[in-house]
Amino acid sequence: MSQDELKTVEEYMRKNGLRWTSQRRQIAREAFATHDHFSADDLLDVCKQKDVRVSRATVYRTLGMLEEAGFVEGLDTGDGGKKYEHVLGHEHHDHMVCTKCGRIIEFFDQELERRQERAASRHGFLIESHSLKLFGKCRDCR
Amino acid sequence: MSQDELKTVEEYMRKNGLRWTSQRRQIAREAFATHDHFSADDLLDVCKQKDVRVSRATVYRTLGMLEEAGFVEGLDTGDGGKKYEHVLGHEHHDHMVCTKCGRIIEFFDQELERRQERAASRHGFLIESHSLKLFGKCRDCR
DNA sequence: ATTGATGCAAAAGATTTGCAAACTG
DNA sequence: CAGTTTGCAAATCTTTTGCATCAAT
Repeated sequence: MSQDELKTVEEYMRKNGLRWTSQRRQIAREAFATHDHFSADDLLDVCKQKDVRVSRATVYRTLGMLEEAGFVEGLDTGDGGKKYEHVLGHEHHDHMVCTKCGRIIEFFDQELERRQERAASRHGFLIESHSLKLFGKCRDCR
Repeated sequence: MSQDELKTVEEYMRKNGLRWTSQRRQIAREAFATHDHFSADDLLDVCKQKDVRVSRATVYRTLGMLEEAGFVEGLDTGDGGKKYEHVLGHEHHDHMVCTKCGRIIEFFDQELERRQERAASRHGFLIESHSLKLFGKCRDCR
């Protein structure tokens, strides 16, 4: 279950003088419930279906907050949209996005990470985050 | 100069039954003139400053066209915007984006490319394009 | 002449923001 | 209670579109 994760978020909020409101709890709960990639609006829809009433603005605000705190990670889908995925219990990974069916495949390669760090330091650049996406056709669509 | 490049674009247009209009020429000319990354609106501004009259819509349409044809490449800046850079005579490279001053630094690492290919094939994924961006602080802003 | 291209302004899509009202600590 | 948050709707920002007019072939 996501009880522990929710506790962690609550703790974070409280420690930072942020309030643990019912909306924030609901949003965090949903964010951890899906093991999929979701947009702010996707999450809003799920809330509506469950008769949980939160405003669109709050979803955006809270998701932004959770992202900043590192509980979720946002990735631009390249079509002007943004998708989130929760991070707790996940190792860092990159993404392959199928340009036909929209499927998102996660992958990780330690050497990739290392080379990025190395490239950055060559330019005196300090990496805060990175985004590596491979666009193309997944096994089923190629 | 960019005469050859313009010729190449003109040729491409004609071969594809597209018309070589003064607007398209101007836009292509500007796109090749800057060796920087520019947004559609940046390019529009330059045109205005030079008293070259083109509409915003045409800039967007033409840039999209040039991108599809492979003359320019677009990259999402992560803040909802999109920047272009011309491609002719450029080798492929990735980007570091300074989150403070917006500066874009180009870099390339052959090994990075290889590992991406390898990761893709492990998942039966066929790469059509990729996007690797490092977000952080550049030398001057860190 | 045809048919594609342009410009304008309105539309769209995603996200943000101002502000009064509601709620948390 | 004081100070945050919320919800709403209006505002942004960037890009796209419909359509009448204009221009390239």
